[in-house]
Amino acid sequence: MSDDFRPASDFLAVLIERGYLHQCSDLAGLDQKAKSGDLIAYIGFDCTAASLHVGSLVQIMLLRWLQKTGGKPIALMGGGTTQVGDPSGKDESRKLLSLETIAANKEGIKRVFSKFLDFGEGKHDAIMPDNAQWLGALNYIDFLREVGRHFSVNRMLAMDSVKMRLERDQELSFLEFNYMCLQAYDFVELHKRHGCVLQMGGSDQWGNIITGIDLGRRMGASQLYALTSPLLTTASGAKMGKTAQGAVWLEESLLPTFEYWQYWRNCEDRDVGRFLKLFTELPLSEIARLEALDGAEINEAKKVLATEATAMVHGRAAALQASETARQTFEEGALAESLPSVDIGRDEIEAGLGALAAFVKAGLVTSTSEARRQIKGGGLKINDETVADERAVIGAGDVTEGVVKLSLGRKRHVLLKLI
RNA sequence: GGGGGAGUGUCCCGAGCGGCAAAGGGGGCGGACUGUAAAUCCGCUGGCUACGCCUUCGUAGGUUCGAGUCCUACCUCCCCCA
Repeated sequence: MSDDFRPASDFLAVLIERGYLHQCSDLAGLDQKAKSGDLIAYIGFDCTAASLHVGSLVQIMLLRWLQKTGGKPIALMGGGTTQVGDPSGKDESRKLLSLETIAANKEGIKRVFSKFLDFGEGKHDAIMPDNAQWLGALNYIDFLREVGRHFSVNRMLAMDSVKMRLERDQELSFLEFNYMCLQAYDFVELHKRHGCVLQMGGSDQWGNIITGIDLGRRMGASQLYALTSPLLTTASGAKMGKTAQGAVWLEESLLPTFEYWQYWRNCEDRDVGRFLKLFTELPLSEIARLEALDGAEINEAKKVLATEATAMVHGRAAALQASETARQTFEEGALAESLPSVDIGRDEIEAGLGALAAFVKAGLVTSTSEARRQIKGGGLKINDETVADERAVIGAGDVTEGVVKLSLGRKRHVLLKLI
């Protein structure tokens, strides 16, 4: 990647400045295209889950920036490819998803996208086609005649992703091998249907995207482009978007706003600057100021990161409330009303609810055994009092203003709300 | 088709003379220290109606007082020969 490349287009300028760019097939060519104002680009998303999580956020932001800088984003749903199963799932038995599930997942994903992109019929409006539209109608013989003959197995075998698998004697199924072809075909199809000339994706998608460009050339499409974003990990090497509790979902019903805010608030010092650039839209000058903060001061930057990132997904009002909840909880040690909560019957408390059961009910631990262990380790608190005895019982006397506060460690709190 | 090897705690990697809830890592969680950070140190890391009971070592049987460990068949993966 030439570091001295000076983009003329806003799109590439933003991508480069903010750290979204890993590789591009033709920076100068793409720059021109972007500058002309009618850049149409796509990223593919499979429909294997009911929503999207932070792991996809960089891709989502790429499309968002594309739209903000005058391009037209296409979020391609892999409704067709999802029907076949996840190819790279080396462990998980690839469960075949029913069409209803896929359709439901698509809806969930669309809900997420609607927060980041403007959809519609206009020139710069985002669209969300589904590759089931064309893959489903595909006939094997026709596909081989018209598309298959353009693929060079020699070339595909030489691709890093494939070569690695072969060298390591790892299974590479025919299906998986074909995924590349389908993905390449998607690209060409999107070019035909919508004039799409750029496919973006994570750096692991590079080979697949290039294969699409290649296919496009052989099938007479105009010049297509590839652009990838770096594969993100935290400063200590963990994958983005996964925590022990599960994925960091971009949907309130799957992950409460407060916890989403907390996810960003708890990032490592070394990640703050990078994340501010990637996951907020603050001006770079402001980010530069924030990331220059030293020592404990950096916490201010983390709060800004958390609030800005949360505002984009859940709205500013909810983000500010999460921020306020965190302030009350951590800085004042007060009982914040808006912590995540679990309803519980009044009679249950009045009869005396065992602490073990209560923590399981709150979802802070997964079993009573774990609750016992946590109590031994001093990790559980009721109303900020460490639970010393596993036989402790929560009674009416523990209720303040209709709630009992349960905590696991210093950071995870859940309110039992009496109903 | 013939010969050889492997599948272990449902996060991963990996030890395991017939007495095993099963060594050791990594990861994760909790505690201490901090700044809701990192690093470091300590503890925990099958379940339950819990001084006891139940379920775990690819699957199904068998031998044995007792099986992850021995035998048989099957499944899956790898290597060598054809």
